[in-house]
Amino acid sequence: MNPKINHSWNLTELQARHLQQELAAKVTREDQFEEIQRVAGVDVAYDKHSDQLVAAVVVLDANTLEIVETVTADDHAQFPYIPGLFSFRELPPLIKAFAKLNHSPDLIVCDGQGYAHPRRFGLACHLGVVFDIPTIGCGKTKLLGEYQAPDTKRGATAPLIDNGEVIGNALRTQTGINPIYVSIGHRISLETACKWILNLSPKYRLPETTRLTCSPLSSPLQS
DNA sequence: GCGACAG
DNA sequence: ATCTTGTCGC
Repeated sequence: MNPKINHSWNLTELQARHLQQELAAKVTREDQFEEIQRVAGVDVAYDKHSDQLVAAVVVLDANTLEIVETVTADDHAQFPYIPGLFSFRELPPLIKAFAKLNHSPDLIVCDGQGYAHPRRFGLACHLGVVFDIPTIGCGKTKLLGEYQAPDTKRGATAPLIDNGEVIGNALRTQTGINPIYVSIGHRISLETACKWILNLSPKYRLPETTRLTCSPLSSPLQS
């Protein structure tokens, strides 16, 4: 699975901001997809001492939530972490991981904001536009926007507002737990995005004893 | 100028 | 993101 749009990632901060403004015009904020058979979750881990990144993509069967395929890819960070320019740091390794994938997902859940971004083009939008696939932005903390605390029950939402515009939703995936920030990535409405996050969040649970481990980039513990 | 600031 | 210590709730 490879990008439909291939642009340079070797950009200056200013060029990156301009590219975001250009690509933001390609974002579709309505539901635009057929049946969702496979859903992918993506994440990137860091090694702050070696400046290495490891991207992971896990594809699940949308109905049973069984794991269909898992791929990882490591890469050298070539763009600093700058709030608002997050995708220029994390997308290169993620694209490398997607290139290894044999089962293309019909929807991707991202670990970063989508439309809830200063230029309305967070990582989820960038990934969605580049692959032209439905994506959902999902953040543990917000980049910007104000909101009233939603009811404490699972499923409760409150609009996240910036400059008078609803840019996403604060959504509680568990009763009594802090909300996460859901926003449109590409080709999906905010309402549908929240339904998917709710549908996925309570059902997929790792066994209590499971501990996720990552094969070390260099093997300090084995030397 | 000061504070905020996805991961 | 990663790291670490202290605290609260079931």
